[in-house]
Amino acid sequence: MYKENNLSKNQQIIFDLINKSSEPLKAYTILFSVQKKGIKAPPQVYRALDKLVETGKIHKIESKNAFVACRSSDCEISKATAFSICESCEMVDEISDTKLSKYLSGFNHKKGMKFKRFNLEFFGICKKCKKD
Amino acid sequence: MYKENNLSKNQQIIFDLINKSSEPLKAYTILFSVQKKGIKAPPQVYRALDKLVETGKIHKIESKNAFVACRSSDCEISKATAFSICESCEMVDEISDTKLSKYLSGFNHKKGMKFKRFNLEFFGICKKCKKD
DNA sequence: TAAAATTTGTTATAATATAACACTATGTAA
DNA sequence: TTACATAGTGTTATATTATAACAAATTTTA
Repeated sequence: MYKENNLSKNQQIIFDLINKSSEPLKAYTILFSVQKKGIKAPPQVYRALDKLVETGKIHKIESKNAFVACRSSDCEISKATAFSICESCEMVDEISDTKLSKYLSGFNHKKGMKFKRFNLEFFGICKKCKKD
Repeated sequence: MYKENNLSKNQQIIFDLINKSSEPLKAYTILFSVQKKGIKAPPQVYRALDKLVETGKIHKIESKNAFVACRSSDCEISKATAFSICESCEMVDEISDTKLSKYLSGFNHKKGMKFKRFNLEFFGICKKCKKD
């Protein structure tokens, strides 16, 4: 039943839902949406989410406790993520900017810490909301 | 009783606690610590935390749901925050790097969004933990 | 000193996330 | 192909994080 090298049943259901969504989804929103598909309890959702984050298929927007599908082909397993977040409509956009990514990946702390990963969240008002 | 332009009683108690701490503190850890001082319920803690974040006296580490005192003199009211986080010992260090801060403050999204604020979290293993 | 804004105290509850256990499915390698 | 390890599932209960809503007191402002 499992597809080699691929997603399990619950992972696929939950990934599909997030992937189709135009906005970040929260764990319990996901739970309610997939109950008809047999996923009934929080741990089932959180386990799938954990795995999907781990493999870089989705990202967690930490400031919102919500999840988006990865849109960037070159974000190697979630090691370097950046998002733009509209504080009005809550829209989230993944930023794929090679220069930014390289700049930050090369950034290391003075105190001798070598970074393995970063997450960057920008906040503002998006174009669409500015017009209203 | 309130000091003009300054912190209220609960805000001061909670700020002092966070400021003295060498590690990020969580809301309920704070709550338990200040119960002897008369702060008994979650809303009292969260309200003080909200205000302290708003005024830039503390920052929230989003990936940990925890709070640290601001150590940076030039982080203008939390508009530009960056942290280094050790995944082993959980230590958090605020990064004050003028170049980094300028670089990111000037970064704007291609899709016409002008950013007002950002938060950057770096993850790795700190010097101390590497030795163990 | 009256009105506005902020802070406090309180109870209840909402929202987010994990522990622990029993079981099933899949991959791998003798 | 059997048996072992690894990963995934289902389930109940509970832990953790955060807010709503309301009444009252304090401080600031004009």
